[in-house]
This record gives sequence, C-alpha cells and structure tokens, in this order.
Amino acid sequence: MRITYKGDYALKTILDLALHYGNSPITINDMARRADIPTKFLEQILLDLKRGGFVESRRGKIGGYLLAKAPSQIKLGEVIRFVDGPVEPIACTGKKYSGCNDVYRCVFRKIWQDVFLATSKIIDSITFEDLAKSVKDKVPVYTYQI
Amino acid sequence: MRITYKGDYALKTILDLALHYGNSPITINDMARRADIPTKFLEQILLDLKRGGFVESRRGKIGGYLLAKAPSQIKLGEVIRFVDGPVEPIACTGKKYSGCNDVYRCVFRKIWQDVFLATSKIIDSITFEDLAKSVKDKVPVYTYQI
DNA sequence: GTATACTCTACTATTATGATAGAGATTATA
DNA sequence: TATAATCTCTATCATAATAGTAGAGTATAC
Repeated sequence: MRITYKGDYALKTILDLALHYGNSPITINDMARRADIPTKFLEQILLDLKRGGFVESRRGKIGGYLLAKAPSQIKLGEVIRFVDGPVEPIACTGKKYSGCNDVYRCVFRKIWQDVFLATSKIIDSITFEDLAKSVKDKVPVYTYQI
Repeated sequence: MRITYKGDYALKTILDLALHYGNSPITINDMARRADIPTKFLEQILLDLKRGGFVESRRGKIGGYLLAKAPSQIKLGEVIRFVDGPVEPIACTGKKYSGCNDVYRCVFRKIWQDVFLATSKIIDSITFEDLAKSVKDKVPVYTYQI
C-alpha cells in the first residue's frame, strides 16, 4: 500500500468533515486553508470523493461540502482503496501474474497476500468516527493489535 | 509497501541464486531466460544488488553471479527495502511530515506506523533459505500468522 | 442581479519506472 | 597470445503516474 499526497489530502479532508458532521456545509477554501492543501487541487479531490459517494455538495451561497454518510459508516480502508487503489503490494493481475505458471511466483504470492491481509485488517477496522473521536479526545486511535 | 517490476525481478533472481547456492556461478542470460526478464534490465538489477552486497560476480568465461552470503542470512525485507525503498505506506519525512504540527497528522501517523510494523513482521521473518526450501518442497512458505 | 461557491475540461511540469544501447574491462582456455 | 564469453559502466529513451494549475461554466441564497 502506498499513500499519495492526493490520498493523504483526501483522508485529512474527510476527517475534517467528520469533525464537523451534523453542522452546515464547509467550503473548499476553509478545508484547504486548515489542512494546507492547494485549493485547486482539493477541488479535484473533492469531486472525486463525491463520485465515490463519500461526500455531497451544496452550491451557491452557504454552499460547501458535507459527508454523504455518518462517519461511523466510512471505513478508512474504503477511502484509501478508492483514492489510491488496491492495497496489495504488487499488481497480481495482468499478463505478468495471470497464473501460477512458475513456482517462484507462487512462493511470493502467498507473502503478498499475507501483507495484504494484515494491512486490510488494520485499515478496515477503523472508521472516521473512531478517527474523529481520537482527535477530540486527543488520544491515539485504537488499531488492531498483533 | 509497493513492489515494482524491478523489485519483483530482484527477488526472483535472488531466489534463483539461492536455489543454486554452493554451485558454480550463474550467468545473467540463464537467469533472465528462466525468469523471463529482459537481459539488459537484469544486468542493471544485478549491478544494483552487487552494490547492495547481496550478490557477487565473476567475470570472463565460467563467470556469472553468486550469492554474497548464505540464503539463511538474506531476509526478504532487506532486499525489498534496498530495491524498492521504505516499507512505510507514506513518506513520513520531509517538510510535509516534519513534525506533529496538527492533530490530524498524528492520528494517521499511528496507523501508518502499525501497517509498517505488521508488514515488517512478515517480510523480516522470511529468509531466502525459507523461500528456497519452500520451492524445493513445493509447499507455501510459512509466514507470521495473525 | 450579484456575490459566492461548486463543476468541468483541459493543460502542464516533474519524477519514477521500465527499459535499451553500446563501448569497455576481465578472465579461462585453446 | 588470441578470442570468446561474461560482467561493467554511462547514457539515453519512452511511457505513465503524480501533483498540480487555469479558466470558463453552473447553481443558489439573498
């Protein structure tokens, strides 16, 4: 799994919205300023998140963005996968990995699968409600412990 | 963690060398053919692995590549980190992450740290001896189980 | 009707990735 | 010693991903 700037910004933005859940819409400008993200870049990211069903928007005066669902219904893993793609360490599809034609491939594939599972277990067990609570209470978020 | 083609090829190549550990050197051509890697690309990769201290070479006739240490002394994680860089899901260094200046950052940082630890636990517990044995015995490699 | 705020398409710059090319250096051995 | 086999090194190139920027357009509250 690799988190890009875009992904990082998306996560911060959804957390911002989660912290204001239930209130009036928040403008792109406000969020961009708070998280120090270029406004025009954040515009693109929010349009993407809207297409993904994570946020909704209101145009015009008193417009802005809102979460499309409750923070408790948005898993961290969902957002990561949507913005930055699959969590697997290597693309196991396509011609290079279309089958277990040689034994080397299979040996490593099992390992990538295990890394994938361990990662998923962490990011899919955390919701934005957890993250928002963690911020409000100023305590580290609880993650799946090995 | 993201494994590139270069990384994938490097791992396969070291496994190939591990399977022939103790024998005479293996040529780039042989390895490239067996793993279906472009020869010139594999040349670059092997030079890199040599600089990393993983392999050594013999020039001239009857030349080729050998492992620089026993397969049991080469961890999977070492090679991955050397070829494809840090295992962390996000670059937590540099100006963007130079300090815990805002609370959002810290919330996520804990999570990336946990993903990092879970991943490391898997890839650092496997050596190329384990992988070679796994190939020879035709059984999946044992990985750290959650 | 106008200011505010989202929407949409297109464009650009930089870097990483995945190679390829070709001349050079070293070594075994006939 | 000649030569074939093999690694070594520097440079170059093509494509895609990433990280933005630009600007005209649309909707809404007041």
